[in-house]
Amino acid sequence: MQRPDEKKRQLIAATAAKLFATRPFHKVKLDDVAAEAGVGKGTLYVYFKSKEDLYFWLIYDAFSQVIEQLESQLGRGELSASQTLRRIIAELVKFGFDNPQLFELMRSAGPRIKDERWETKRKELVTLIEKTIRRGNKSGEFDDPHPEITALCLPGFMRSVMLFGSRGLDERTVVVQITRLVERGVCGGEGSDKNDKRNVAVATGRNGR
Amino acid sequence: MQRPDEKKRQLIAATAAKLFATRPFHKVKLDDVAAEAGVGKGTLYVYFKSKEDLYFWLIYDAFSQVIEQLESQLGRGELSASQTLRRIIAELVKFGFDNPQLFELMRSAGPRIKDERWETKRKELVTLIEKTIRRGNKSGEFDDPHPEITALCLPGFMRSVMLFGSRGLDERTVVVQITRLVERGVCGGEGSDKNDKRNVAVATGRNGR
DNA sequence: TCTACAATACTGGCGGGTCGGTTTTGAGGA
DNA sequence: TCCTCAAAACCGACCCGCCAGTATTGTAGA
Repeated sequence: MQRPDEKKRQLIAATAAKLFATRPFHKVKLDDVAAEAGVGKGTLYVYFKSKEDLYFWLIYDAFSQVIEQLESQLGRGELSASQTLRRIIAELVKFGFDNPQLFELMRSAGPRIKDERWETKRKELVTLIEKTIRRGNKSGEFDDPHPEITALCLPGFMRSVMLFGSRGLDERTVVVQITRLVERGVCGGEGSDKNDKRNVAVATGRNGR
Repeated sequence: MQRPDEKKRQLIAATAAKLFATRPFHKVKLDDVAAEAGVGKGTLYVYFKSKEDLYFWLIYDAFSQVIEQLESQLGRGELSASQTLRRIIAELVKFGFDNPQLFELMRSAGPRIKDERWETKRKELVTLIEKTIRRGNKSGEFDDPHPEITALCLPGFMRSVMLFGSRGLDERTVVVQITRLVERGVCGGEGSDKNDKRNVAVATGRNGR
């Protein structure tokens, strides 16, 4: 009896990922995916139940991988919040560099392709970051008044750099810079809040549009 | 068909924006846009040459608006780099809050909807930020080794917050927090580079995947 | 009456999904 | 080791609904 071939599934997935990263969802033809992967169109439906299912699997898989990777890295020993945050950043950047098309891929389809499993995974990641910052706040390493916003921003960094950064950027540089941005934002100290508020008020206080 | 009614054009655009923000490009039917806008389908083609053209115009217009708004705000008087940066952030966040669907809208279609005009506008914005940081570096206000990366990240912040931030977030809070993140990242001072590099190395130096 | 536009009918092709025929695989018997 | 057979993968031509884009008609206002 012929068995489903995991290699083939991966081949199809990889091919689809490449195409979805190149053009928007609605311009990717399953005929093309099949042709490019060197399989029959019908075979696609052996491994995936629909075009959307295929696309979703791609993203979901990537997310699961990062999170799994992160958790295995962090769960190992007991790290300080600061060290943990650095690990997270390094790991995320590494993952991005290892999967350079991932962020293009995520742009292929738009909002609300149903399913919340995707959203769940995303939140998992953000929460992981947020908790780390909160831990740092408690331990005195950090003093971030809005861990939830900062946590939200970190993946945004990644995205920006991976999507729009010049090709010349190397991984180390990116890690250092993002670490710098986040860590300083997160730490307490200079740049008093009073000062912040005054200046921000100046910048904000204008006529509404 | 003769006199192009700008009001109607705006009406169509606004309606389309609403729909594109709700579901992916390929699930938005022009019949729906026409119906919802209360115009005939044919009329759409008076104002836009195709579905893609319509979508494209939406994004392009928004970008042009932000940039124009920014430049008018900044060109006025002579501001320090620091003040300028704060203005930029405040302005961007304001724009985001004024156009809450913008970021969802930008997700509707994916990469490479041809045309580079879009990309040009985006770069214009990033360059504006980058130049401000460089100016601050020169004047001694800032000391950012990678203005190009930081500049890239700022819009990424925006996106993250607008797309995924909880509804409860208010504009002021977001401005303050983003300002905090960026400004601290950008300033020189504590958190010596030596220290950074050592710790980052610790976080990075692991087995490759 | 004439203009402009909403409404709506129409068409063409495009692409997601299917289905029946074909090939591959591996288990079990000798 | 080899043969047999059935289950399931594989294929790709085809089907069919959908929708962008166009042409036609009806109507309200001037």
